[in-house]
Amino acid sequence: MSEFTLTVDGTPAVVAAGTTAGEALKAAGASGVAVARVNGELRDLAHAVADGDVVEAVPYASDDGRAVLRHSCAHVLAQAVQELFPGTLLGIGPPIKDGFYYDFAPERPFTPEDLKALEKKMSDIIRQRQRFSRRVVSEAEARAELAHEKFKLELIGLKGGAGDDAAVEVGAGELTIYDNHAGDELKWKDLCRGPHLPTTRDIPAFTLTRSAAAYWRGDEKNPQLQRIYGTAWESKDALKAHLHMLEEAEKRDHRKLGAELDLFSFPDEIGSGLAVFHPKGGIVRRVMEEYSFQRHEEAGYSFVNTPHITKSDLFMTSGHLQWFADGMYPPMQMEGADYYLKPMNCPFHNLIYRSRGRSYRELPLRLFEFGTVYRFEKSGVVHGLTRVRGLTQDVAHIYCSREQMMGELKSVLDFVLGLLADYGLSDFFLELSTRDDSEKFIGDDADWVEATEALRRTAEESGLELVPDPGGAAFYGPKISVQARDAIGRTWQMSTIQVDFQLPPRFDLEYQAADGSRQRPIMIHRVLFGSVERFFGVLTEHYAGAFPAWLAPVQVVGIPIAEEHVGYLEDVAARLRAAGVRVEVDDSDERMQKKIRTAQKQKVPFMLLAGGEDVAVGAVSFRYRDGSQSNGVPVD
RNA sequence: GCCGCCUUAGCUCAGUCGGUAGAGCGUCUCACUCGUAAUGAGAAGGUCGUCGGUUCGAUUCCGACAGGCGGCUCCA
Repeated sequence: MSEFTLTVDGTPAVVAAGTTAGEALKAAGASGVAVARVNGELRDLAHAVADGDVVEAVPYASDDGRAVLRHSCAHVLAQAVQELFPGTLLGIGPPIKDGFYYDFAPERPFTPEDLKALEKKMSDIIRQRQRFSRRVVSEAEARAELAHEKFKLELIGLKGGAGDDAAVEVGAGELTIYDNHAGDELKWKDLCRGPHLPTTRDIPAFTLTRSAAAYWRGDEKNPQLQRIYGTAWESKDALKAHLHMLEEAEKRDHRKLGAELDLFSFPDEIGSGLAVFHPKGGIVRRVMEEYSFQRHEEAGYSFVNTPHITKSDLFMTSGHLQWFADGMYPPMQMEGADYYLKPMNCPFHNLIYRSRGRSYRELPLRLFEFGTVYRFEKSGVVHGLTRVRGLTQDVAHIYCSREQMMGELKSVLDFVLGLLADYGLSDFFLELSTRDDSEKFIGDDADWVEATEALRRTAEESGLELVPDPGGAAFYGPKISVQARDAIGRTWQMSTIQVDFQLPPRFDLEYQAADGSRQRPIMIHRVLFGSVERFFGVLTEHYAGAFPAWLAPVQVVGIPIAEEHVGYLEDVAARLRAAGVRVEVDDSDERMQKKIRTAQKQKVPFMLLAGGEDVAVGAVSFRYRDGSQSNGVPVD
């Protein structure tokens, strides 16, 4: 056959036999193409098409296009490393969100100077316009060619499909090696399933970002390799925009803002991961909690309080001691008993439920507490307020009948989404964490299926995007987690909702049904912020330290007012003055601005109240270390 | 916990090839009333993370510990 009939970007086309996907797309007028999708599979542009193929252009500026670009850039990095540091063994080098990495086993860890030198070498390789060419090999050939690369050999053994990042090297299909040619000269090769850009010159913009250690294939029992991270983009502008976003994120870092705005600190004397909130941070925190309390009260929750320590029996019953002893502070012995700091609140609430006989008339019973727990997080994982050793969960446990479960799940999800939106986070997606076949999960399959399906239905009915998370469930049940995007598009895990069929029987929880029979309640676990501390950090980053007026410290309050509220405001002003806050009432914009400047300069707690349609603006000088400054707080 | 890096004035950092230290910003004082954060002059402020070792002598070398940063692993 001398001609093939294709569908190219949705349009029928006839091409000569032997035409490549790239040529077909070019003939169809496509530009900015990184790679082709042929019959649904990503292929090199050099892939020869066959009769009847459906060929689509995948532009650089797409998720798939960037992934291929980054993967190709990872190859260039690996080649540069092996040229600059001969003998360095290769691990894997996949694209990741916003970039790529490549793992190596070098003689010594990489230094920042090494990264500079590697960037230069990579630029050389890119300028050489080396072709990426795909070559199918047998397993024996691959083993012979890569005999010195022990990690690659291990990957070849995974042929048939590696489940992790290693899938970029060996897929489920045939084994392939990508050769890099400059002219006729073979420069480098790597075991890889591809696809790749046509040549190294097709990498428009890249940079290396950092190096760090990583366990081979992500298992801490394996040796550590040295990983180099980098990023690559479809244009210099896109790279610049990305680097700008990273700078923006750095400016918003709650650890930095927390110190600069005098919100909280982590005194060495107390220990890693244990925060103290200062007066200004205390105000924000109190307002956060008060608003949550108010909304919970309106939504029919009962407030409870439970102690911070308990005898070991409680966590034996719950199972936490078996699963999480490593993560708990060691026990204190008193009068022959072992007392533990609580790492979880659930078992305490179960005891409240069990404190007397329960009737179906009481269900659903919704218990809520800001419960402070302590977890011995490993020293390398504590991170600002987002991963701490002492944290306050805003945790609710809902005890209900099977019939009530769906209704409760729906209302709980609506409740948390609405409340998070009130705090300013309103761009969500959901994650459904389910069990896999590992040993860490307890309970009957049937219970898990029922719980998982209930959560899945709830999530689907919300209409939000739902991302699966196999194996991510808690040991006692599956969960939905609410992921919220912040002001610069980063996602944070906020609320979680779990359905639990396991703890009620462990604690022998019951209620008497209408027909007089004894029934097990279903337990729904829910945290809203995750922890108050973490949410505090997230909001600090979301607002870049410029909290909205209703959450802000008195030093930065601002209140929109109308004419008829003047009397009320004079009362407020009087109380603020009594509290030592300087307050001036003024309705002239020019003078207001001047006073704000003065307040900033003097760092005086300051508040201006304006009449009419005007807005009161508080002022404090937020100065960043790089010299930039945010002037007071914008108030709607 | 693992790998690497780091810990010097309130902040950001320089420095001492071992003889107890500097800058900028900030703070305070005085002058100016002017500057759309950043006017001039002056001053205060550090037992160089902690403990131990080597040394005549350590902030500088070595070790341990604590704390921090970037990752990995983990995250009920």
